[in-house]
Amino acid sequence: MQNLDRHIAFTEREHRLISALESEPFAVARGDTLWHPDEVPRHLYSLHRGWACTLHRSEDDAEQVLDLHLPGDVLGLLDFTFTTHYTTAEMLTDGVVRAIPIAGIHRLFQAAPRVAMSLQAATARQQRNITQRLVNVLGNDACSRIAHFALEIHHRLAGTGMEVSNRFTLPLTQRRLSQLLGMSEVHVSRTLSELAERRLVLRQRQSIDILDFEELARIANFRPERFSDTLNPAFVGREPPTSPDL
Amino acid sequence: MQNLDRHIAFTEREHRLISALESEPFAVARGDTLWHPDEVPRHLYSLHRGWACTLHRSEDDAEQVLDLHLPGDVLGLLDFTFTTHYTTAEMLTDGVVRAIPIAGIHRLFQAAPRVAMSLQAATARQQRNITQRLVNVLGNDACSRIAHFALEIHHRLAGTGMEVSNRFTLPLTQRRLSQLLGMSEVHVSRTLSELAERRLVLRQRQSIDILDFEELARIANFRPERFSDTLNPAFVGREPPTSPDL
DNA sequence: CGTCGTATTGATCCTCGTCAAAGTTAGTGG
DNA sequence: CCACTAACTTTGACGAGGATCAATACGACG
Repeated sequence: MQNLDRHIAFTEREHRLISALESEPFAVARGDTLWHPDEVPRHLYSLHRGWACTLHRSEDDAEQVLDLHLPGDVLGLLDFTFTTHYTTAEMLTDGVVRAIPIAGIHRLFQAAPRVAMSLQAATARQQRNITQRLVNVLGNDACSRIAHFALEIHHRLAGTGMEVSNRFTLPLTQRRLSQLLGMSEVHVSRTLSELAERRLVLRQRQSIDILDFEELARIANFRPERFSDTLNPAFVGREPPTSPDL
Repeated sequence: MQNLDRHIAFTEREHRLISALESEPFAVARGDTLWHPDEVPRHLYSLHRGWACTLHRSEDDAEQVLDLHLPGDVLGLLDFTFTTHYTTAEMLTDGVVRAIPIAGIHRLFQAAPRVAMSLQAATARQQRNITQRLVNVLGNDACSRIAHFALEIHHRLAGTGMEVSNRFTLPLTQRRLSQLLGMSEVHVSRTLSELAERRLVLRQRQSIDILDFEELARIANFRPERFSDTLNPAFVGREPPTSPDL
């Protein structure tokens, strides 16, 4: 479960407990689903390579995209305590994942409290992404929504320590974008054109290019400082113990 | 922290560990805030009486309501692992709360794994409320949004084991409703009138009356079975131990 | 009884959804 | 390697849902 130790440095023992639980990495293809609605959650999935998204399908076949998942993310955190999945998880690209059986999680809670705290923290971080999107959708018009989204993804990518270029690949169709931001497919296209004309962001193919951070942040009401990802020291107990306890 | 043991029955010892942490109950007034954005989270709050909401204030003074909190809810679960609060928490009515210092939480994780699991479960449940709202806002028009919301709140109320009447009090102004559902204040009023005319829901003062469940559920795409609140048995490890381990 | 927060109603405008068609890219198989 | 198809994107025209502005009405409360 990479990325889990982003905030809390695990000991050797804690690492071993986790990897004992994980399956071997296996390949998944674009369009594959990791789970379906109403299924009983059996695994978390650690996303090693590729992008995924979680989405909601209503009975009239409308789909709403709830969150995007980048390499390094753990999928299923929001659902695994329930008897049934609420969402569908679908791969946006080919990728590689590992499965973590949920039946093993409660042992982690017992044997490795700091891993449990990491889970709690990771869950809250995914939660904040979704809350962010809710704020975006509740308060912004089409233009600002896309602006906000572009900055948000850029910020998340930067957080993984990958790259910080203004240009990055974004494996999303405009349909998916529209389902993510609550607007029609057509209007996404129009708005993207407008943003390109205003020299704010440029999108082509599967990539996106942020041209004017300042202006985008202004119209989107985006304050990156509000996205500070760091752990509450009070939660981890002042000084997080970094010395191994094995 | 009432409501935490809704899914996992605590032992005597676990109960004692929790109440050792909690402050005495104290009164709060309508309009009081429990925390502000950018503050360092220091407490969770267990809501004994009254309603609250968490909301986001953008710099242009626009507000988006993120979630409602009913008596029994624990507030702050979504923020407490971060260094800064993202939201504001505001009392919608007078009420009574208890504070739980976050500095004590990591001891709970160490000493009482099953309490930690409860926290994880409770966090996920609040998460699902918000995800629900996101789906609602992304996919529905004004009418369906309000329909969905009415059913959602009814469902949550019923879940607390309080009442199951079709009529219940809802301490929300139309302004707050509009901020919750992403529509203008004026349009909330209009839509409520329309719903009343169609004999679907009736709202007056601080109360709401659901007239036609079937039809509401239809236009709102609301499936209560999707809201099953029960714990994943795999997560708690098959048979949740109910015998005390003190 | 006046004042302030809240709710209703009407008129107008505009953002955005819908429908439809054409243009583009990617993927497939011969 | 090219033709064929399906998926995706762009563009236009039109209309509807909902925002905005403004005025009025309705409480609640001091």
